[in-house]
Amino acid sequence: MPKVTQRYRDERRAAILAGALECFVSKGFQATTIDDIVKHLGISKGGLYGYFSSKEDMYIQMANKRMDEMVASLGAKFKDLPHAADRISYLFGRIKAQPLQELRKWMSFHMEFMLYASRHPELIELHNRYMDKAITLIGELIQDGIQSGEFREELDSTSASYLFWSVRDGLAFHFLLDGQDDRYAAMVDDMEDMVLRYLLKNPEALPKE
Amino acid sequence: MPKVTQRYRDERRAAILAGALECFVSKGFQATTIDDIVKHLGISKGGLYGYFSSKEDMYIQMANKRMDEMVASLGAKFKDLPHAADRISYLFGRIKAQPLQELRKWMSFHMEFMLYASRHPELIELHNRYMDKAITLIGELIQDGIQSGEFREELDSTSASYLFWSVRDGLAFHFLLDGQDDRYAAMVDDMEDMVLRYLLKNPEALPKE
Amino acid sequence: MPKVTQRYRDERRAAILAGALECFVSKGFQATTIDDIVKHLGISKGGLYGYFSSKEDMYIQMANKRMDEMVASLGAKFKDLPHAADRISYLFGRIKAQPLQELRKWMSFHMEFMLYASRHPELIELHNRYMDKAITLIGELIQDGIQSGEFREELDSTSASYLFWSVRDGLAFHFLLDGQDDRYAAMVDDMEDMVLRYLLKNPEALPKE
Amino acid sequence: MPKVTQRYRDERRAAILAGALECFVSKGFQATTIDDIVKHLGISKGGLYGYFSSKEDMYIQMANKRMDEMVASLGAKFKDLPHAADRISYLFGRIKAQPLQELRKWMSFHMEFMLYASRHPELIELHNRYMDKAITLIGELIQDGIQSGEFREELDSTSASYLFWSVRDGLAFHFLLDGQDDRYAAMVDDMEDMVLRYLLKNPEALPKE
DNA sequence: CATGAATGAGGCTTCATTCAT
DNA sequence: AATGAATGAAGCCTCATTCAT
Repeated sequence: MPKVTQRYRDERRAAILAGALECFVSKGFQATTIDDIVKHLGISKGGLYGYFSSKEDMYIQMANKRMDEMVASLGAKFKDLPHAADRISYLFGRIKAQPLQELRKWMSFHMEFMLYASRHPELIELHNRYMDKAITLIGELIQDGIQSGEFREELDSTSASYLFWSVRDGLAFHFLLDGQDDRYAAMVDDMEDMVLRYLLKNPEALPKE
Repeated sequence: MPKVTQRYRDERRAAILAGALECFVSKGFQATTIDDIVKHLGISKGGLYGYFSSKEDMYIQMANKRMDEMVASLGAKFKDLPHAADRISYLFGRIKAQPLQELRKWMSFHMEFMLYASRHPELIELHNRYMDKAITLIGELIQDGIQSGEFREELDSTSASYLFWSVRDGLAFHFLLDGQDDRYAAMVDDMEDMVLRYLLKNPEALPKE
Repeated sequence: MPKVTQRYRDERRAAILAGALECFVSKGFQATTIDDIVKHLGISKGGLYGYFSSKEDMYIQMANKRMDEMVASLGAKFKDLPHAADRISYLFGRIKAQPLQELRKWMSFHMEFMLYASRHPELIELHNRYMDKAITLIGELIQDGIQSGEFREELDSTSASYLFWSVRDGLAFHFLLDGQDDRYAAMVDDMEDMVLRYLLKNPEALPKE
Repeated sequence: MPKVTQRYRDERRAAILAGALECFVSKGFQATTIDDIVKHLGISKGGLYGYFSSKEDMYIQMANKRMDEMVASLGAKFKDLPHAADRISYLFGRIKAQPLQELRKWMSFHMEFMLYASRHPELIELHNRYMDKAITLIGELIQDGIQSGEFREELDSTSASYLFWSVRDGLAFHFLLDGQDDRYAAMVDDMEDMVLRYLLKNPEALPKE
């Protein structure tokens, strides 16, 4: 017997999700307790359970949302950048611009979710569905680059896209723990250099740094 | 059965570690309980604590051991491979040869350790100590390659080494959840290609696949 | 049954404290387990921890309460007794009136608390704060007695107050184990005699018993 | 089939007891673990259990021994002091001379044993047997003082002896936790003053401090 | 709907004691 | 006799979830 509008419920659910996300991101999923979340939001436990059936449920809805947003945001940006190489550079610029503290928090959220998903088969599919979107996004970018003659013809766009994400995640992964924050920007540059050497038809044209 | 030899203790400790690893690897560190471990090993809880001071201690000793072994094994192998490029190829061959199921287990262990460490500052140092060894190992390899004229002179060996590990972990990371196991070998080949293009002075010499 | 009044919580806390006290008093603090307490009260472990953060916390709140009550009760009574010597006599009367079985329980609780506190520095301050109240209470009584000419002028009121409490506790201490209950009343009388001889300006006026 | 002499066993037992006493005194009975004791002594757990049937057994034998020694030591000293008042002063001097840190340790050992005994009826008798010795020792002292005319004739020597011990223990008891170590000597003096005023026939002769 | 007190299974760790060597 | 590894019953505390108000 719902006595509130659907819209009210949706907004409330989104607000709870946002607050919980902050908790998960800063303390980790397992380490965050329901008490942490309700305290952070200033709501009651019962209230929370009115919107989510379990802690895990919150987690899944949250991961869903976050992945949607990431893909949407990149897709939108690419419309403004006609050249494939510029898009790649934009991606690395975006990576470089992210404060390391933020990156670490998101990285750990990301990792913990993958870990969690790896033990919950029903989540693997969910994850892969989103991964596909990300692969496709970059895959199309590379395909464009090949067609425009910027990138090497031998490239398999899907593989290369996969490689791109791996490289990006691998770097973030290492900086999760590494304290050498001052090297981060240079590492991203080197990584961009490596990726472009792999993609470009004429890597000799790259600046020698 | 006291007054045992040091060797007995060492073996026992290793056996416990091995059993615990199986548990950690199949359920995850946080999800594995002490009860799980002792039941799996058929020993008593008190017995376990005679060898390890805490669950975390087991984790640390395990990570220590694994990293030691990895560095030692690679170091030994490199003695038989004079050329830097061959060593790189050997590394990728090794990566490719690893059964994905195994890789996933190790990866999840590795990830969970990093995640866990990222919330426990005292562990970061431990991790970095081992990471340094790994970075140095590959860094020297690259340095050798530069001196022998195989690799580009502009390379910073440390950065490049860092990049290598990031790339490797990034790939493993993605295959943690991805079900496209049949693409794994090809992906490793592409990754090798990318890395060699970045390192080699004359990447044109690379086979076009 | 949430959203209860503050009064409900206060009463519940008091009830738990009372039940726990019964356990502590009959088995001792360290020997009493949380299970003992919750079984005795018929509540759940989690419920208990909703009111107290630890077993030690229960102990502290209990000691706080008891000391508060004692000081308040004495303070109130003293208003009715203008003469310092009468107040001293009232104190001893109160001591004498206490059933030995009760005294023993309280004494063991008191002793175990001090023992426990002596190994936990953060508790010493708590204890001293309350001890100060007790010392001040009797110290003022003695000061009054000096000013009214009842007590000797050379007395240091604080020292004398300290002495009073020591003497009282020392006696209780001995009767903790001693089985000679029939001598208790006479011992308290002797003790009163001793204390008054020490305090009074004209102890010759004391009845020879 | 004992293969060692009885004397060897006795000495070893005494040595273990001495080491265990140090542990009990510095950490308390309950807080001291068998591991603490064997580590402190450099012996094995099995070795310890060859001499004592349990931790409690050690405790009892130890308390026995300590009480014997205390009574014996006072008895011996009194032979050198003919005057009753001097003996009392000697007692207080001894109390005053004891470093507070030492006193605290012994006091907590003493208290913990009493507490422990109060829950173990078979130990109460043991304790009382020793208490009797202590009461008798001081009781005779007071009796001597009465007969020599130093002390008041109305005194009941047993009660007064009891009072003496109560007073001494009460003071030690309070200093167990109190941090005002600088007041200790003065407090002992005041206590001596109080006790002598109670005992002496002519307390006016006491120095006014 | 919202509240938050209550539940209780389950986690980690300790430690007196035993017993094979 | 001496050793110390092994045992396992407790102990304290946490926390996702429920449900009466």
